[in-house]
Order: sequence, then C-alpha cells, then structure tokens
Amino acid sequence: MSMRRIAADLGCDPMAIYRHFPNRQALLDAVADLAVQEVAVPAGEKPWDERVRAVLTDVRAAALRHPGIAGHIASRPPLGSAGQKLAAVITGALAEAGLAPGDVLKASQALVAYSAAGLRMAVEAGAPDERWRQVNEALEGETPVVGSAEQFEYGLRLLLNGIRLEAHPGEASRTAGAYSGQDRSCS
Amino acid sequence: MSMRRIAADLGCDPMAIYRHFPNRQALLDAVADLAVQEVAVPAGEKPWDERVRAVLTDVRAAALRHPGIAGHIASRPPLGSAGQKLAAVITGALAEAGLAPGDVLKASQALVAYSAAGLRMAVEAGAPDERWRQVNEALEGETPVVGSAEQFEYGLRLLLNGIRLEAHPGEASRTAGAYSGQDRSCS
DNA sequence: GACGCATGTCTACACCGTAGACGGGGATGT
DNA sequence: ACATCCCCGTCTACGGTGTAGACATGCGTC
Repeated sequence: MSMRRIAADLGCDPMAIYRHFPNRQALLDAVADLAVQEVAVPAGEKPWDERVRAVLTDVRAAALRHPGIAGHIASRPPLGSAGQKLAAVITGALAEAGLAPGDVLKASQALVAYSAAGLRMAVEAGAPDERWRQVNEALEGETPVVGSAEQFEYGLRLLLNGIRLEAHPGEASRTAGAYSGQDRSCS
Repeated sequence: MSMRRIAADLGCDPMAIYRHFPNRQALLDAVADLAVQEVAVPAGEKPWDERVRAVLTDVRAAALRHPGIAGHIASRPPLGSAGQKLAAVITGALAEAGLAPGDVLKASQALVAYSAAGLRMAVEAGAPDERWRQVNEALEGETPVVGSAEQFEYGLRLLLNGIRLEAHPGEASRTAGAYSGQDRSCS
C-alpha cells in the first residue's frame, strides 16, 4: 500500500495523488471509511446487545473483505462519517442498556479497542510471520487460531456480559451464544 | 527506533547490530522482553482476578515506562520468556476461576488483545497526531482521554466481570472498583 | 607464527513519503 | 478571439528506511 504502488496501479505518477489527498494517511482514511460504509446500521428494534454485536462483527467482516485496508482500519479510531455513525449506534445501544451515562463512552471505547485488537490479530495472523507461527504452535492447535472469528466473538461476549452486569448488577445473564460465524471471506 | 539511530546512540555502525540480532524485529523483541521482565509475578495467594489485573496493569505500566518500545510490546504477542511466564499466570488464574478448560485460552487471549489495544491507544494518543486530537475533542473532554489508565481499567473490569459470569453463571458480581491509578509515569 | 572465527565498517540496493519546480490544457473573463 | 488563470499530472530530488555483501581487524587456539 505504498504511494508508488498505488500510483502504478492507477497508471499515474505518485505525486498526482497529492493533488487529491494531502498525504498518505488521508488517502487511507478515505479508503477505510469507504469500506466501513459497507456495513448496514442494525435495526433499532433489536435488543441492544445484538445491535452492538452486529455492528462490531460487521465492521470486522467488512474490513477483512478488504485485507489491504484492514490494518489501517484497525489502527485508527472510526473517524470517517460512516465510522462515526456506527459509533453512535453503539453508544446509543449502551445507553439503552442502562449503563450510567458516564460509563457509556468508556464501555464503547473498550468495545472498539477490543475489536480493533481482534481485527489486527486477524490481519497479522494472516501474514506469513515467523513469530505468529510460533504462537500458534505454542498453543498446539488445541484452540482456535489467534485472531480467528470464534476467538473474537468469545471476547466480545465476555465484554457484553460484563456490560450487562455493570448495568444491572445482580441479575443473571441471559445470553448463551451459538456463534453464527461466517467471517474471513476476503476478496 | 531505526537501526541507524540505535547504532548512532551505541556509537557504532548500523550493520554491527546485525552481528548480534538477525534483524530489527529480533532486536525489538529482545528489548521488549527486557521491559516485560520488570513486572513481578503476583503472589499466588491473591484471588485470581486480582492476579490477572495486577499482571496486565503492571505490563502496561512497564511498557509505558519505556515509551520507545511500548508500541512494539503492544503489537506483538508476549513471546519472550518473561512474557510467556506472565501468560502462564493469567491462564492459571483463569483456570482457577472456574472457566471451562476450552475457554481459558480464549479468555486469556481476549484479555491480552484488549490490553494490547489499550496500550497502543495510550502510545498513539501520546504522539502528536491530528486524528487523535480530533477524537479527543469530539469527546468534548467530558470523559477520560482515549488511552488513559482509567479507561483501560474500566474495560478490564468489564472483561473480568464477563469472565466471572462465564465461570459461575447466575452469581452476582463481587467486584466494585476503586481504581488505584498510578500509571503513565514514563521515563 | 599461522590459522579461523567473531566482530565492526563501508558501500550499495531497493524501497519509502513527499517537497518544489515545471508544463500543458481547459475553463473563464474581456 | 484572445489573454489569463488555475487545476492537475510529471519530473527531479531529498532524506529516510532495512539490510545484503564484501572487506578489514583483532583475538584465541593449535
């Protein structure tokens, strides 16, 4: 994803890109937001946790559908218009969940941070890297590969359960997760 | 942290480093493990969640004490000998918590992933970056800055509560967190 | 004294992001 | 119709990156 390679694919001079974007970051941010735009805003009737889950897994799936930009999406806060719209969905859902107003942003950032990390793992685990090979063989294959969708969804469930508990202390959880688990369909 | 700068600080030729480390990654991995070695293994008598919390916040603090290597620590699984020892502490604590054996690794990876993301945020929020400035001003200062220690501990509590719930469904949580919150003391 | 090995140095390669100068072509104003 | 200007692509160049490969130097061992 270097400027020179992009320009070569575009069939133009590298510097031509700078007539349209001030720098590389801005270009990647724009492309990232284009990818994030692909995810649909979940319907408001669904329960709050299902909405949060849907947004985060969909963003993950959309990012992995475009491996070239996935790393950049993972390393940036969702700043584009599409990203901010989805962030608003999450904070809205968390407020609806009954979280204290001061905790809504903290919880949403925890969710975003965790998702970014999961996405990053997925991207890096896909790259042929000696270190990650070591990790996976250290785990002896007894569990899902680092960065797998199943791994991601498990941690997400932990966070959502934690949020539920934070919102309504003392109540039992009502989720039991049968993962859907279509993911990793890169293009 | 480029090879040339390191060599300049060492007062030697950049290529001399390659006589001792096969490449840049290996050098940084070694330095990272050196930093991770600073954290003490928590005593086994403490409750499991306190041990997990101690390890993760201590690693975070140790990393932030060495800002130059913190980004690298955050972007890598804990592969060094020190890192693996701490990872074993976490998995041990999770097993002791009553988590299903198949879930121990998944939960520990979720914890590590979240911590890595938090550390990464802290590092990048410290760097003067136009985008992060936008994020923080979008939050209008009503909450802790992205990547703050308080933010990190909150998400960690969510995860631990989620784990507790996963281990013993139906029981009420027993944690209520008074943050200690000494962090961010970089050198 | 001769050898081998570990280590440091130098040069060079292929990249990277991007600043600044130059030039052409189309839209616009007169 | 002509002059003007601005948008945009191109070119060159700078300072940076990681690292391969050849060369030099020192030291321990036989």
